[in-house]
Amino acid sequence: MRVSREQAAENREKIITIAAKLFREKGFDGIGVADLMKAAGLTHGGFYGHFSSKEDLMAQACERAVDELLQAGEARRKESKDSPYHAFLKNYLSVEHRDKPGAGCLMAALGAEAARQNSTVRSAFTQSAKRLASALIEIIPAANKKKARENALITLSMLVGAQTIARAMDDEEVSQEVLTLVLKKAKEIS
Amino acid sequence: MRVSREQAAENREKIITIAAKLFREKGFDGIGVADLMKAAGLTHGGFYGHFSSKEDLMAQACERAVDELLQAGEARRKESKDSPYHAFLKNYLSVEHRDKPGAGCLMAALGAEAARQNSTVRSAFTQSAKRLASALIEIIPAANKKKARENALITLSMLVGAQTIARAMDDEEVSQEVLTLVLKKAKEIS
DNA sequence: ATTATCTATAGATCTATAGATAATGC
DNA sequence: ATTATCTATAGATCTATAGATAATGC
Repeated sequence: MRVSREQAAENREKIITIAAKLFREKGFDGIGVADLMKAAGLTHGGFYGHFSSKEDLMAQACERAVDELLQAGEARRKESKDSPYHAFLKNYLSVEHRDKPGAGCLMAALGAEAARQNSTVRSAFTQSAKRLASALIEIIPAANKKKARENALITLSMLVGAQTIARAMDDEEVSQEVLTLVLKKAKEIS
Repeated sequence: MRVSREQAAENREKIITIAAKLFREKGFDGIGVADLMKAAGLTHGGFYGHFSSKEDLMAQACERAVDELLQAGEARRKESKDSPYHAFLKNYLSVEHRDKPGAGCLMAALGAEAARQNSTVRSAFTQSAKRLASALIEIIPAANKKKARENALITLSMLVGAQTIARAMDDEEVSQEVLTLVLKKAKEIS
């Protein structure tokens, strides 16, 4: 039953990666430790050898989610013909992003729930959110650094809200209308 | 033990009102039927005489939350010296609103979770969200009806995202920075 | 010998229901 | 007699832990 240290480290990484996906899809409360471990191909009881608590994993999954987002942004930057910023906007406000929260923005998927968590989780979430914001500040077009930060925080608010609303609405037409309108306005701002 | 029909109707209203508050504070999954009933001064078992399921209550609580928000907006409109729209913006982006989600915007508090609920809840949530959007469209300054709708949906996205981020952040300075920046930008837009 | 993982379970939830109780409203 | 509410509980979760198992790594 026991596996090598190397394999154990891989298992641990897999649990975090799976959690980063499933927490964003189902919410922190929407998936249990047993189901997470099952999705990782392991059993429930093994979890506590890797993490001290579910909240410990929640904190690490927030960091992992942002790692993935920044990496995906990097990859997009190399392939896309658009400017990095316009490629980012188009991707963020796409129907694909709306329908795949498990691979999408941490704040849009878990922001409201994060606000209700303990300090460990909130702290990890805040740090991760800051990394996302910093990445946006670096690619956003602006006259100076102050303006870049201001426009980035404003635009980020607009994007997070747009996906929150687009995902919640049962009405496909209005949902897409919000994404389209916000894309146009975000381009105007920067 | 039994109460009058009138009292029973009042109890039912009280359950919905309490639920509208506690769901926004703790999330749909963050409060159970037993605790909701306790907060209403009733016992667990009595719940199912009033509602067919917790989801039935969740749907009704969404409508109730918006009823309250529209009523509060109406009251503010009469008292405030500012224009209705500017009073709305100032209130929405206040630290008070951030720290009192139980009396605040339905979409900012429950939007992400609503996206994961069954069709009954999503449908009620969508209808309620549309009522909120319509109310904003009516007070927003714009050249014509089309522009009013566009600006309202864009502004709403910005506001919902700003509160989501402000609430999630552990960093009071950044949290207030987001609220302040978005207030300034929202005023510019309309 | 150490340790990563497993099985099994404790103890605390959760939603929902069954049946008892007692006051209302015919 | 009807019915709003109560007590009690079924059955399904959930997090976390204890102790067994068996392969790794000294």
